[in-house]
Amino acid sequence: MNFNNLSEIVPLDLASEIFSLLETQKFPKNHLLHKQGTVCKHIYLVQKGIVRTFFYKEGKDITVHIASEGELITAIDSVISLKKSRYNVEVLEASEIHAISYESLQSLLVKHPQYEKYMRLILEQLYAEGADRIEELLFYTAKERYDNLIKVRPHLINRVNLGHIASYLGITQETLSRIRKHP
Amino acid sequence: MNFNNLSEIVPLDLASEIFSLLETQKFPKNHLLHKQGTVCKHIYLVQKGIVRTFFYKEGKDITVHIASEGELITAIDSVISLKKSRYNVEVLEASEIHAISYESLQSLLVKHPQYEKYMRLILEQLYAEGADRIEELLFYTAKERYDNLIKVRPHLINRVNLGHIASYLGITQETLSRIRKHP
DNA sequence: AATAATCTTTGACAATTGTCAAAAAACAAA
DNA sequence: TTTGTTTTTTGACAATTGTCAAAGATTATT
Repeated sequence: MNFNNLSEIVPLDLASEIFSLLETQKFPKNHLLHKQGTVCKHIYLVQKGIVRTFFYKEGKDITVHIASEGELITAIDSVISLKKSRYNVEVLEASEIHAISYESLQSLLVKHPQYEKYMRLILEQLYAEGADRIEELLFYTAKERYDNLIKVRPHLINRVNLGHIASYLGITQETLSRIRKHP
Repeated sequence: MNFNNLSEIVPLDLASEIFSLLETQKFPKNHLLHKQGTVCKHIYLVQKGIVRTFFYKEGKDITVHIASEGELITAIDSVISLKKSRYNVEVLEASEIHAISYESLQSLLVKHPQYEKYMRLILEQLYAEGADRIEELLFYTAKERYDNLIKVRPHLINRVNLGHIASYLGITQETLSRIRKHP
């Protein structure tokens, strides 16, 4: 789901309310927007650049999610539940990021319940997208998943390290290197 | 997420409104609640029994989702988008199923916008659960995923065919048979 | 109980992917 | 440019998982 044009997704008055809640900031490459072990209070919208969530499994750096222009990203294991997060949220290239605190978003919805509907619609979309990724991971080979990534999000290929893309696809860097050698 | 006690999740008046929309019916083993290639108009809540969604990939029957008592299931690739579904929704044992048409749920929300909030909260939960499954599929071995299934949903083990559980975990039936032989 | 149908396990082997180590290539900083 | 750092590729080998076929075990039907 792409939020580049928020005002095409929600009514204008809601879009401008949301914009007033955004804190926009530039961050250098490798900056951590959120650190594991803490509760994540923000949702990030990428204006320019690329951001990923990752965590460590047995010492290995594993990418869970990648967001580029117009996409949302956060420590999803924390922001709703308020539990401590296992994830880090890292800026991969010099980026401009809109942050919105989840709390202020909730206050907005309390103040204007007529906006709840749009939040629900957005969540329905995101849920369906998540279901798609589950299906892809379960039932497609590493090569099929890589080919699909090239098709659906080609801009990521040359901007994100191979190692990050590999773990995002659920394979090792070496395997991905070999996959793309034999097209 | 478990909807056994709907009235603990949403206010009583909403719970009773929802109950009035439910069409409850018993179905025999192997009954198809929904057939692939058609648009899915209902969400199903399992009162008693087990239901799965599956599709065919290269002739093979692949289980995408399994729901037992208190859980929701539907053809998620269709019910929101209204596209034709790739999934079948099948009753695995004689079951009692509540069906709610997605349209009537939407009408309910139009009539009582104060309920939107609860729909959003439910979707947030479901979304976070989906993110968990993605992480599990990406970064855990077949054995870890099976051990986790035993821990989290032990009641499925002896009620669902090994082949269905295997494809739900993303592995073949033979591999799962071997995994559980060596604990 | 006997028979048929379905489900699960096993064996032999193939294909895919992972691991570790090192070389090559690309990128960044002085 | 030169040097140092990071990223990507490659090779050799190991581990995991898949495929196909057949045998057992279980469940359902007559």
